[in-house]
Amino acid sequence: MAQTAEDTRFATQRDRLLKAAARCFNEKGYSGTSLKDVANHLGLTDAAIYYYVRNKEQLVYQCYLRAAELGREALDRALADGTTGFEQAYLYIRYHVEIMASVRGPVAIMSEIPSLQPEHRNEVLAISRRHSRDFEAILSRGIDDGSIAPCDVRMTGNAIMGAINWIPKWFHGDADMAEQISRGFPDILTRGLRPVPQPLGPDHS
Amino acid sequence: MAQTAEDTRFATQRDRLLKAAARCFNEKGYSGTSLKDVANHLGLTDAAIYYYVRNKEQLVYQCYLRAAELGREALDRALADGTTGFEQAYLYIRYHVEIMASVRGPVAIMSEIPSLQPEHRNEVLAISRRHSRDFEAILSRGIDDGSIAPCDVRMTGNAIMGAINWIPKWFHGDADMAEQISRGFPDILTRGLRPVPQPLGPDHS
DNA sequence: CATAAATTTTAATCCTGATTAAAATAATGC
DNA sequence: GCATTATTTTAATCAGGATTAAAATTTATG
Repeated sequence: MAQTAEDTRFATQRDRLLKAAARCFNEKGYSGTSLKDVANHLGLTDAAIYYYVRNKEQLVYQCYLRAAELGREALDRALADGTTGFEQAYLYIRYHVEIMASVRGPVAIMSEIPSLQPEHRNEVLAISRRHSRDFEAILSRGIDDGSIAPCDVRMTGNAIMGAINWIPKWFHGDADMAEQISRGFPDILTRGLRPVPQPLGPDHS
Repeated sequence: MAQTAEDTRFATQRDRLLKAAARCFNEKGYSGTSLKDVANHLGLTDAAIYYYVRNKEQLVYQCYLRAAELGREALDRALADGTTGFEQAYLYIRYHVEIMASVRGPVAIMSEIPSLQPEHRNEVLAISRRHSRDFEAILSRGIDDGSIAPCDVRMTGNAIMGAINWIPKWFHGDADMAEQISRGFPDILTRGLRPVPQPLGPDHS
């Protein structure tokens, strides 16, 4: 109970901190960003950061947890909202892209994993792997239910995730552009999944 | 003339150096890798590196130039070998993936751009942009000649390049696996480009 | 072999940036 | 307004890592 109270009390600043850190890490990489960099974004001094986190590593770590949380949410929503495997894959991509392209989204520094200390790294890797497997499961389901063409789910999953994870590298636009991307991207990444030579005519499913 | 002689004389060690540096940068990022790291891979001392390059920044810079060179080659080969836009896109992806997945390939640290000093950064960005545009041109050509379905070439290009550029993040396997990827990936990334309901079967061109 | 050039190492230097402790300031409950 | 807690700053420490200069070693070449 004190937990919740504390969390809400910290929430705003800590949130800003994580978001600022995430942006910096995305732009300059872990070792490339100094705590002073991050602090400047908040109008603070580097030392102030230590009030919120134990050290720099905790900063990325927390970013990852936050990102994982959002990724998980996207996945769950997709599973809930879609019926066929294809739909679920589509929705997952859409939700995920929305997060990645969103200017206010917290993070997507799926690089930087080597910067984590062993325990955290393993944890994050585990989460990430589970996440990948879940997505691959969606693909498999789609293959089974006929909504997705047979393919190497592992490799296909990597391709799609790569395209998504790369977004922050080239997208620095505004909300409008983000909107555009989250509408266009899922179609692009998904068009190749369709079960092949389907006559275009009336689709009796 | 002395130029050529010198180049060949330096070639081997310098090559090893760049390759080692590239691998490190890929794994740990620019600021994350120390010159000692790189030197260790060569059985050298950190100071020895300065015999080959002026400073650390030159190291990434050279890696980029090398990568750009290879990318350009892939593009040129694809343009030469393919006839339709689709074929050219397919081949480009294939050649590029081969480079990325190749254990001996020098590099793909398309991240790390912020680490470059302004002039070099602009140069590399210019090259990169030109490269993107060339690839998009291939897509456009494919749309024109009917071998590729109409699409937002900019966004599609980004998606494909992202998937490719992300490869080093998840692939750490051996040559066999690399072979497998460079065979499988182009199909995956390319399937979505086909002008709609096209039988997939053996492509008799 | 002897000399010059090429290559690498040793041993500083020097700076950046993380981290810490103590002090200062702001906010809050009473 | 006072005491306590939350938040931030100042100032200092400290280590790692880039860079350099000089020395040592290896290699080529006459």
